[in-house]
Amino acid sequence: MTNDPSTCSNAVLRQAMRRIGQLYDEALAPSGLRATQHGLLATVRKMGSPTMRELAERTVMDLSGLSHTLKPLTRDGYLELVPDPRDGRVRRITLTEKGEIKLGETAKLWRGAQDRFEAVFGKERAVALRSELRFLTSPEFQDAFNDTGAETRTVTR
Amino acid sequence: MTNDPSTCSNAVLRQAMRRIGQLYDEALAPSGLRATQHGLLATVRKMGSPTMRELAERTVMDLSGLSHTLKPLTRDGYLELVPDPRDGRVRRITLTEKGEIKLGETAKLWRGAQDRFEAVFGKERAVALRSELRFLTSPEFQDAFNDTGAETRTVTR
DNA sequence: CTTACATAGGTGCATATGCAAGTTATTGGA
DNA sequence: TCCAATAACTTGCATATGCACCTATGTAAG
Repeated sequence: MTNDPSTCSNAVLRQAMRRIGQLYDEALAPSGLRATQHGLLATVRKMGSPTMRELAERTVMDLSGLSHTLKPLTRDGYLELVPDPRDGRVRRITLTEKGEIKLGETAKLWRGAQDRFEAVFGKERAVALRSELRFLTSPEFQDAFNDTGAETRTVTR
Repeated sequence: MTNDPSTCSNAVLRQAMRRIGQLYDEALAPSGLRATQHGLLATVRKMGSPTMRELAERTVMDLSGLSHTLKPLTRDGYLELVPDPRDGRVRRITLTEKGEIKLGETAKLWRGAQDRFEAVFGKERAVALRSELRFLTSPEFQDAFNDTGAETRTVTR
């Protein structure tokens, strides 16, 4: 079968994401945060006070998707959207004190999952895998993908 | 920063999934199917008439999640849930004729995305990546992950 | 200034998924 | 035969996300 779904890069990626997501979610469960939420808070902390767009780009998310996803986090007081005084259109995302405290709580939990991941999968191997995955999210890859065989497709974007 | 979110295996996996999902979705758009839906239909065809549980395991999905995800596909007539005469609890998922026709339609589209993926990423490299991702979904990995450092955590499952 | 356009976000709608609970059908004993 | 433990689903609720569309704001031309 040339169209064997078991060779579909997208399907395999999704399956791995489901499993790993489950494992990280389970590890973070005691904190009440999902792995995705923890990732967002940690990324905001690292970036300072990014705008919606900046955070969306960094996380490879759709701007509107991010808008939805942030709702539970702002509702629970971990993040706040502050209007930028320079540009009335911009909202800067800031980590609240409650958010920082929560991140302090999750540090050990996340670290535990991360360490177990590397212990089981292998440190070097994990680094290599993340490197490959990061390449997939690079604009070079996206552009090359969209250009390849473009003649036979309708040009988008 | 030891807790740099850019090194989170889960986060990086999710980001890659979003991007690749977007690319495959775009490629399949003319058919009206999402990449996930196409994957499900193709998997059902390959498996014959799997039960919910069998399909859930194969796709690394939660049984209830699968139940939800199948709704649009049964609603649109691509799949049908047939009660198993042997066991009243079981529902066998069958691809309808409409589903087969649709899969015929998507064959070229999916193939195009898959080929472009391998052309850009590299055939060998793609095979290797999928192999690594498949390992992450294996029960061996899951068990090892859950056992590692289990002493310090509440035993689950 | 005023208009045309580009930017940053927000909303509605729809799919994708997982967990906790509830329902129904099986099955392994006592 | 009847019950307790299981197994296979379904449903309600909540988060995760993307697309199309709408609004407000900023900006470059005229």
